[in-house]
Parts: sequence; C-alpha cells; structure tokens
Amino acid sequence: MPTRIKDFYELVYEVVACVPKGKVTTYGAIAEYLGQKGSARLVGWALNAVHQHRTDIPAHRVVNRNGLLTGKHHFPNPNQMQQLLENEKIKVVDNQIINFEKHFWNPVIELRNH
DNA sequence: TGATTGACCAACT
DNA sequence: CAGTTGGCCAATC
Repeated sequence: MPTRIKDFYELVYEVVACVPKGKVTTYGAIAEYLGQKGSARLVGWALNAVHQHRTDIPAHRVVNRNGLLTGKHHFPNPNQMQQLLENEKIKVVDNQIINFEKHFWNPVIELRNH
C-alpha cells in the first residue's frame, strides 16, 4: 500500500484546499483545471478516498455542476455536508445550493497563473 | 487480464 | 423532455 498519494489526487486535493471559505466549486471545473475535462469522475474518485489521506480537505465545497450535493452520502455524516455549507453562509435546500452561480469559484480562473 | 463501476459532463436520440 | 451513449482514468471484482 503506497504511502504516497497519486499525483492526480494531490492536484485535486490542492485545488479543493484552495477553495475559499463560503465558495464552492464543481468536479468538472477541477477536472478542467487539471486539463482533463472528461475526467470529472476521477475527481469524484479522488474525493471518495480523500478522508483516507487528508482529513483537512473541505470536500463539502465540491458539488456537481448543478450545485447538487451528490456526494453527501459519502461523508461520515451526510448531514454534515449541508451543515458545513450552511455554516459558511451557503444556503442549501433539497440538497441543492441556492444562488450556486454566486458562490461558484472557478479554479481555472483563480489559479490560472498558479 | 477483461469487465464493471464510479461523489461527472455533454451530446445525442 | 427523458433516457441513452460516449468519454475520460482509476480502482475493484
């Protein structure tokens, strides 16, 4: 079992860790930032095991392109994801982020020269 | 080693 | 408008 994290995972974690408080991003945006637009599923895979490698990654700030909390069931406590978002002034109704566009944080733009 | 699946997305039917 | 398909890559069976 490798003690080192896969490069792809590292990149995903780094991007997620750079998401400011009160902002959210999407799987597709991260994949696009990594230059692999079609690999959004890999971002999901990376986050699936995120808690096994890094427990300090705000995975609750990553949702699908609809602003839907598709990954909440993969949290230790599904309610925690929504709770954390609401704790950051992000309103969530019916597993969906209100004013998602307003809270959207695009790594491609924010980290373009990073 | 081949087949299947997965916290996705976009295009097509 | 809803369901299907293709694509991308890694992990599991």
